[in-house]
Amino acid sequence: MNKREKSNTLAAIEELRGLIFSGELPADSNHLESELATRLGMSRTPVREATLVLAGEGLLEVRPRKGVRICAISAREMSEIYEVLTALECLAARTAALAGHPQSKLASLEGCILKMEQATKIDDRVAWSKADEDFHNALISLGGNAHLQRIVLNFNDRVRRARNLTLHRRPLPTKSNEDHRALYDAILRGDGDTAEAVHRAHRTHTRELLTAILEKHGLKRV
Amino acid sequence: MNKREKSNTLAAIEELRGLIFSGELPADSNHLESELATRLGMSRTPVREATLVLAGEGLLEVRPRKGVRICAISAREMSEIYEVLTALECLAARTAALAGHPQSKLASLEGCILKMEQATKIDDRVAWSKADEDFHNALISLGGNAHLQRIVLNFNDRVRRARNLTLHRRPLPTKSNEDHRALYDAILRGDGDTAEAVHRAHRTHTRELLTAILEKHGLKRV
DNA sequence: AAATTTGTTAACGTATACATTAAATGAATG
DNA sequence: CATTCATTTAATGTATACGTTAACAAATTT
Repeated sequence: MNKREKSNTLAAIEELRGLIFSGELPADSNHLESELATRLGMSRTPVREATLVLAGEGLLEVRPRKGVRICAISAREMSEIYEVLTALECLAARTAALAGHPQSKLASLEGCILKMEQATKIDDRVAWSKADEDFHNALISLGGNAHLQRIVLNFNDRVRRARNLTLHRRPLPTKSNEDHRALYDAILRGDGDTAEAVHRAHRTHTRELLTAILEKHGLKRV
Repeated sequence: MNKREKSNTLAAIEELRGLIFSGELPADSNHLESELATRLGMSRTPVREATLVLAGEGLLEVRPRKGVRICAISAREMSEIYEVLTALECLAARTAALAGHPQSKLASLEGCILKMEQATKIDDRVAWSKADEDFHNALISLGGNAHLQRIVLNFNDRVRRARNLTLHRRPLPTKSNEDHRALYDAILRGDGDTAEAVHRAHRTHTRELLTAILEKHGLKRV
């Protein structure tokens, strides 16, 4: 068993990211480097390095002498980020379709669709959400643009908490499932225009839905 | 005179970025933390922090025990990055047009166009390049999506060296100037579809032009 | 000679000490 | 009372020491 130890810096990055996603470090909360260091059981140095990295990812801000602040998302920002995600995923959808992938290469997509449909039947929203994210990531992979992929992954991280919050307040995602299948069909047919159009409609709808939920529930900063 | 001192970490980030842009730290070159620290006249700590930040920006890679490597751009990557830039700037162009900005708000755009036209007349490519970048940044600003803006700025940084290399090997950018003016007109008219279409054609053309130049001159890693 | 092992070196990762400086507190002044 | 200024405090920014470990070289074995 090649049990390879990670450096504390990498561990701190992962741990802090996890604490942010889970809400244990809540949006807009502030934390001193020394607190975090104690919490993670290491010295300030690797924690400091981790906060720099996470600041670059937009998950927190380093505010000297006020502590590290966990970035909150407003409905406005959610909308902005979804706009970017829409533009990039639609590009990936078109590229994926035009690449002429054989059905075998699209197995991951179809697998996710099946999982989403299963999850919807029993209203398991957490499982649906997981499969949905996997689907979107698989789509981006098929697009084949590594730089695009990186941004999309990062932007998904930024809205992760907000999306989780809306997950149980949104209608059953049956419409989403239909959209995904339509996209899959378009990619399989090699129809780039349709793939892009279908996905744009899907993402735009989701954006409007989720921002409306945030606003309706008064979730100013999530 | 509020001469506010910057931290060494911030200074190191800026200095290293400058050294990378200028080519003093060439693409694919490797540098130990201690070397860089000596070079910048500070200890390893702030240099290390700076390299983490710049790694997040994709300007370099931290490779333990092999030194920090300056990221090189291949024609393929150039193309990928321009694809992303195209998607995002086209979105910004559409949004800017639909926002119905009065002519006064578009003064910065027009100023850049004039500068580009002037520079083209006397074949001052450096001045043209500067005005071109200003134009694109102004466009992104008008789009009003701060998250989108951040990515575009970063991606421009990543291709900066490559773009500078092609600057003197490309044809006179008279076509670009026409494109910019057509985009300006569309935004002024509030014509989102045209703004997006014009800019997509412009960016796509530029992408093909620049990647072709890189390949033609055998510039594998820039 | 090729491959494996061992030893050496030097770069990194981390803790820590300390200098620096922004913020907070309280005193002094108008 | 509000304001300014000095003082204190505590968190950060930086240098540095040192243990750890990957890379390289030398030595040994097959």
